[in-house]
Amino acid sequence: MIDLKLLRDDPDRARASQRARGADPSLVDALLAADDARRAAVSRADTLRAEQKTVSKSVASASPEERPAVLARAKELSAQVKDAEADQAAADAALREAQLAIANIVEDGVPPGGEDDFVTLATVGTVPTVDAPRDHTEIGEALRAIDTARGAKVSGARFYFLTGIGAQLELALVNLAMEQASAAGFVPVIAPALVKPETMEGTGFLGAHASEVYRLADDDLYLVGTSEVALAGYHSDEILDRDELPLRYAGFSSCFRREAGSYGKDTKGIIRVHWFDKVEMFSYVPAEDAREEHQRLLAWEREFLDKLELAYRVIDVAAGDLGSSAARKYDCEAWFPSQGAYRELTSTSNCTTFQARRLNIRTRGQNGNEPVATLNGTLCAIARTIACLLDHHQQPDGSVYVPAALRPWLGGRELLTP
RNA sequence: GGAGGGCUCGCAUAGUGGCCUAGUGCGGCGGUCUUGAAAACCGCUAUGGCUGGUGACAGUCAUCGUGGGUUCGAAUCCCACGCCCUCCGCCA
Repeated sequence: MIDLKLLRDDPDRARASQRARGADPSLVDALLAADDARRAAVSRADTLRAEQKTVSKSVASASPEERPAVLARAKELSAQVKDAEADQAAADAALREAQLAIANIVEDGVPPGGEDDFVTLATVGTVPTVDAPRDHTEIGEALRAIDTARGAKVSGARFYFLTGIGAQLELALVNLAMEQASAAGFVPVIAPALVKPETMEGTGFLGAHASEVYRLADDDLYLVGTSEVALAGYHSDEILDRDELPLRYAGFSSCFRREAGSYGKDTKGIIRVHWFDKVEMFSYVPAEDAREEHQRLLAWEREFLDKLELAYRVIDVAAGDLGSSAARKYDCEAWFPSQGAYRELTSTSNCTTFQARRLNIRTRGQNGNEPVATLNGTLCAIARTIACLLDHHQQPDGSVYVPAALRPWLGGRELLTP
């Protein structure tokens, strides 16, 4: 939800931002008009309510002679108030709709364009040269670490079992991620994977991404696509002490995605699946600190990838490819030898106050209570990371090199062999 | 799944149709007194919208779990839902 004051102060910037995303800039004007209409409706209803209050009070003290007249006037006002309140409710709903239709204002410096127009900010590590590389599915099967055939038998396409060393790899990654997060001051959290509609809507996942989300119709609950949802909802409708900011949480949960629009993409293996586990970083900071926090989240993501000894690049995602809550997004993409390509492993978004407005998360500022900024960043999306580790660290003899940082959780093993 | 009880200002509680412009206690903040502290006493004490003001602020409307309804008037009466607690059943 966008800051209306900001919008009024600089509607041109908001229009430009919409254009950069490839969205309709006239939504800005529609929103301003809806806001004006609402103000008018509210003020009309307020005036009528005040008058009704006065008249109603005088009913009890009216003399028997004047009573019928006062009562008649009160009834008349009562009807008018009802009308005015209906108008107000309609205006409120229209404003909300206009607000939900508009995406966050893009941060200055975000590259223009669409999916292919990202800017590479950094390239890290040496891309491994592998002759006739095998993909992670093949390696995972040989190691008896990944079982996609039985995943399909039991649950369907895009499901998998992690077995043996595969299961151990997941636990090792979770431990490594949580250890790093705790050391950096994050509060470790095991978060629910099922949330109420309000929570899902507040985090902005029922807009453009609605078809990506699993819904349990019988119980009116949603399966989260990321623990960001639960971590953002965690402090909804709260006023946070300025002194306790920044609040940083590292959430572990299963994530569920319908992958509705991705037929044919990454159908093999566990790069794109309906369910995976993930450790996610989530920060609540004062609005003015959001940009700096975003850089910190990116740095923590890079630290983790460095520990895994992966070659990767950092990209600045273009405006047209941003989620509606994000003002800016950086992705870290690691090298997959079997694909000869960088693939997204982590992603961090600065949602500024956009998400906090919807979820009503504030802190006491100089001008009263003001929304905080929320930011999220992947620390480790397990399935895809395992896929990358197997692919990236494969050896000519069919074994897989284990990065030093993971060894303490894998019994000191330096190589995984079939 | 069944049966009960509850949801009021940060916390605890009062409040069965107009005197509620929601009282009281605790906590918190400020002050008086004191060498300092405690105690005592005095004052303040939420959120959102709208209007006015550069501003501290002032005025006004709304908010007693949520949404409807009855009524001139609802914390209070009626209906539905949500959440919490207790007990029973089932269960990792």
